[in-house]
Amino acid sequence: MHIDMDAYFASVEQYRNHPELQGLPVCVGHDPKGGKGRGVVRAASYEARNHGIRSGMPVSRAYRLCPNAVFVSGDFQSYVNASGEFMAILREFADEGRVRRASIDEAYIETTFICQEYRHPKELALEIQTTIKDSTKLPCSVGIAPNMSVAKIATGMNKPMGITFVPQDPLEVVRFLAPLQVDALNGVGKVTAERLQRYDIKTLGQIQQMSVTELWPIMGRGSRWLHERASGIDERPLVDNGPRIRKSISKDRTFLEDVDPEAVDYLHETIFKICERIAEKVKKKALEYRTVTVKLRYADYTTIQRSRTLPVSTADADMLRRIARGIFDQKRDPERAVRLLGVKVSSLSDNSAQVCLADFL
DNA sequence: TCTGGGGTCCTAGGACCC
DNA sequence: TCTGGGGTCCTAGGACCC
Repeated sequence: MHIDMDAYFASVEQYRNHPELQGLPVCVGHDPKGGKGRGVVRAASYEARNHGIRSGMPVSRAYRLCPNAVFVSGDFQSYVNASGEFMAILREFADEGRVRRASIDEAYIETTFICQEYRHPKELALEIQTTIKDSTKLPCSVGIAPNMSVAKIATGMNKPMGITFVPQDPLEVVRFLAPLQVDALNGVGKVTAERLQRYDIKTLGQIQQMSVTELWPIMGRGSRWLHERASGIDERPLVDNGPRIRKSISKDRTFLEDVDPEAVDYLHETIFKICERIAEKVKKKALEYRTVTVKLRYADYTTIQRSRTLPVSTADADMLRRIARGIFDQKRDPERAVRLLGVKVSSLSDNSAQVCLADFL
């Protein structure tokens, strides 16, 4: 089963943080600033979706579609907390140790054994859905299928508070997938969909009809993968993915208006502020970084990233500032206005062992 | 319509080493 | 003088996801 929370951030706001927002069009995301804001909508309640608002849409457009919508910036920690609550519920229903968290608001669970206690898998799905709703107040949808890839697609077919069942029979699976657009597959995005479109391939059914060899000139090494997934084949075992190991920490800032390249002091100041936030987080998580990356987006939206790797790991905040500024000064185009500045640290390592040792000594 | 912010994973080339 | 094969690390870019 694949479980996906419905309109997640918006639902947490409506059903947990601000019950007075129930029934209203709610957008979680950046401040639209009267239509001038530059961010996007991170989640839209179903009432907001009725106005045509979608997540990922620029807030300026969302504002035009529905100026009366309630725009909230959101409270990420409360989403993390709610996530922990429903993941714990999933753990109770899944086969022993078979919960795979896919993101803050979705997970896969293996239910092959537990399902034997029910007349139909849909009964179990309904019980999970009801338990989550009663206990966390949040709506979710469930997809049931023979593997993760198909289950995820199934979940999206029937939202919100839906349950979609795809039978085990491979012929049924193929029939279920055949009419769907190629980008229904997790892993096929805009670029791949357009590439396939150039060969007049639009549906998964068309891919099912081809051989891997025929697909090769279009997709190269990705041909086998695409052919299998389009045919409903996904042999990945559903295993618990354990605690999340963070590989990088980054922060970006898009300016309300593009910044003149002459305003170097202001740009430096922004980098410093971003570095400070990152250094705080690094320290809080007892991590050390070795690679620093600076991201620059110019007014025409072209984006570059330049990085530098240190010989040894450190958590030093001043070092981070100096390196980030150094990369910026060296690599930026001093002629072009800046739309976004970002800093990322990676090659992270845990320094808790050292902390423990220091405590011990 | 005008494009965020947080990530992960993959590829490919070059430097360098044995 | 012309030149191997394998491996690792670093950098940059890009696709993709929520």
